[in-house]
Amino acid sequence: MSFIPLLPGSLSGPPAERSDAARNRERLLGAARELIAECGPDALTMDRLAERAGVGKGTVFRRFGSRAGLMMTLLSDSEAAFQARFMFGPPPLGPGAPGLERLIAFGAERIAYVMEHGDLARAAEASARSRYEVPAAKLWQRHIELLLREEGMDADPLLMAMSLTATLDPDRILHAVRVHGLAPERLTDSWRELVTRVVRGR
Amino acid sequence: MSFIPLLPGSLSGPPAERSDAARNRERLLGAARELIAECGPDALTMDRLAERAGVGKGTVFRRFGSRAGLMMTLLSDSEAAFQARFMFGPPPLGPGAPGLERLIAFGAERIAYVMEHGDLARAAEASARSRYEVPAAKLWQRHIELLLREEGMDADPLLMAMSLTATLDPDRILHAVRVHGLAPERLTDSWRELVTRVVRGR
DNA sequence: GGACTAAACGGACCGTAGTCCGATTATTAT
DNA sequence: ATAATAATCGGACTACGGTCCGTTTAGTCC
Repeated sequence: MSFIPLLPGSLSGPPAERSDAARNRERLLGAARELIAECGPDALTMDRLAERAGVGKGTVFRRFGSRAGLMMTLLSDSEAAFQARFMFGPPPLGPGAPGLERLIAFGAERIAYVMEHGDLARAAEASARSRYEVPAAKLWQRHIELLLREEGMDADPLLMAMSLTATLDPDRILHAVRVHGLAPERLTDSWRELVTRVVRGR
Repeated sequence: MSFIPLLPGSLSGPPAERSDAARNRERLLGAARELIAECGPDALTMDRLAERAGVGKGTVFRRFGSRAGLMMTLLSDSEAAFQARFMFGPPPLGPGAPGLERLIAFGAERIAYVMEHGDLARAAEASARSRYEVPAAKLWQRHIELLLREEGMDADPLLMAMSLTATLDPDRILHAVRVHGLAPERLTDSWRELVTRVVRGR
């Protein structure tokens, strides 16, 4: 008996992962989480990961493309949760509150997110490509831009959003907190001041 | 006849480079400039450089410490010139103009600088260390902080300066111009808006 | 000039990210 | 069940940044 697709093939998405491929992906993700739990993300090398998962190195790269890709995969759950909260969640982060309130909340949540997943996020940003052109990054910036427009921003909302996004860069935030020893609350306060001034205009 | 120092030793600085070391440093810098002129900074590898300069690889690293260090050395002239201009040059970049004017000029000049030396600057920023902890970077940020204070900034000038500095990151600027195709003038305009709003306060 | 010392030299060596391709194996059609 | 096919697998290989250490050499003192 043969399988008759209910939808045209192209709508079913990619032709379904082979079972061994799926098994290896799970093994790899598990091994990666183990290694990170043991020694932190910086100590995770692709060779060690392959060995721990009992898999060839080529397999690791076919699955995730690059080290940054692997890190993004590991982050994708918490990342998706964050996205859901600022797009559909309760105010002030989600819709329902005024734009400025949402901007302030967005920065605060982002800073908290970096405090929790910062090392992983940094490792996921290896190349310049994977820093700005990743869907998640484009989404944040677009979100900020939208909130700025909602607040009547007249001056180039796209570039203003870009500047505000730069402030929330994980690398910079982690450096400020870990090297300079600044308290995260201070960053949050400064973010509030910054967006308030930018939105209020001249 | 022996040399009698006019000043205590420690004031004469490091004990003078040996002649072969100086010769090799010049050779290496020349070769580096050649290679960069031919294929751009990204194609400069430390092995190729050593070979081109007719020198061992170890010598390259002893001279410059790292690839980023080499790039910084190559930038140091134009970097020093830039520093001199915003610290001692004519207004509005240099002292004499109001703080806001100087801030606006600073951003404009920095963007122009990145347009000219951006690839090199990016290559000089390889590690997180050499991104924020390098003397030049700390100087800019301190400069911006000072100008903010001069304009009566009440809200955490240090962190505001950090945010503004993030906007001028070479990586981000190059990405905006080269990938997104934004005109540098547009970045400059947006910078003016940004600092104006930040300084004017609420 | 010759001996001494500290600095500089050079290239073999290491760890890591990423590539490649012949061997292997899951899946499907017969 | 068997054969055909296409995806997957694995690990040797490359390129690169960076380190190490035995060897060479410039500068100094007699």
